[in-house]
Amino acid sequence: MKSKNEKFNMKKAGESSNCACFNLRKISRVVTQVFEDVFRHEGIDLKGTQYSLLVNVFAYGPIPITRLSEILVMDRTSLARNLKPLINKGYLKISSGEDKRIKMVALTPAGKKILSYAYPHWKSAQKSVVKEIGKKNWKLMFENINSFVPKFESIM
Amino acid sequence: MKSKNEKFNMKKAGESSNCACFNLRKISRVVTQVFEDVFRHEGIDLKGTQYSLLVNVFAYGPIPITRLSEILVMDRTSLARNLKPLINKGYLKISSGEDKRIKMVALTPAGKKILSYAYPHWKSAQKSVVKEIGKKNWKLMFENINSFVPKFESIM
DNA sequence: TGACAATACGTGTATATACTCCTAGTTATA
DNA sequence: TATAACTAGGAGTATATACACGTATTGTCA
Repeated sequence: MKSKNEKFNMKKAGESSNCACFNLRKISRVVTQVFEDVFRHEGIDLKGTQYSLLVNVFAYGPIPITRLSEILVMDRTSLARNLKPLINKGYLKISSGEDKRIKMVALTPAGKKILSYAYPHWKSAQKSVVKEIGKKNWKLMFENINSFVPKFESIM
Repeated sequence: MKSKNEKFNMKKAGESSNCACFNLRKISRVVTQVFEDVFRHEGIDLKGTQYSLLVNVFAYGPIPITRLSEILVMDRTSLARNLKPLINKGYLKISSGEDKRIKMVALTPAGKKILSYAYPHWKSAQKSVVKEIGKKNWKLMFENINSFVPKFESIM
């Protein structure tokens, strides 16, 4: 197996600047900032991802953590750790059922309240991002995203 | 200012499932996995984001940390911390210049070597992701991303 | 029913990311 | 030139994310 292993050069660097991983992470950073700036400015005690976590628990909860992690296409242990701050803030609660292994996540009244309060501001941030990207472009991106990621039942 | 603050409901939840922040982070997670699976499988000691960091240091280095963070559209302190593991692995080195405040980042020979070795595997991961999304779709997404994020000089 | 497999979850560790506050060095200006 | 303003960075803290490994509970089947 003659490993060519040619030298890295500017041509390969230019090609690499197209990297899907890097570019998607980059726009994620920027878009996350937009949402968090709005929340911060409005005094809403939520990060960008936390809003969506609450929305999904609203839609699916009470739901086992692992089941929710599948829906969110997120590592189980990542989700569990992401839930922590929301539990501490009193927006979510955990309960056990028959099967003592399972932890069910559910929205608290405070969680529902902050969702009601955050929603119009989320919408405003969403609108501003979609406007910037272009409504048509975002629609296509959204479709691409959700045909790429593993599919589970959707809220819609 | 009569705050309506209407109750959160399933309609608003469905609307929120369109969230640009959440969906972009979601595909970022999945795509990052694809790249890291390939690197892991090939025994390449790099995370998905680390490859792109090295590429950018190759292209721009030696470069001050803050300047690089602007190019990458990344918080200065985030970048500084992301560089740490790459410095520890010996792929990057830091040096000070005239202005003693400035830390210059540069690629080491080991850094260039791992880039040479990783490149074909990066390319393979990239190809598989682009194929899955669709070449045309990715091209459009890439354009959308880079017209959305703040612009700086590009490698290309 | 007892052993083993499968399931659900937690913890330790590591990287990725950003904000706030602090320090040191450099530049501008009174 | 003394001092104020600015610039580059670091450290503390917090969330986001995933992997490897370990524990407890439940299910299965000989």
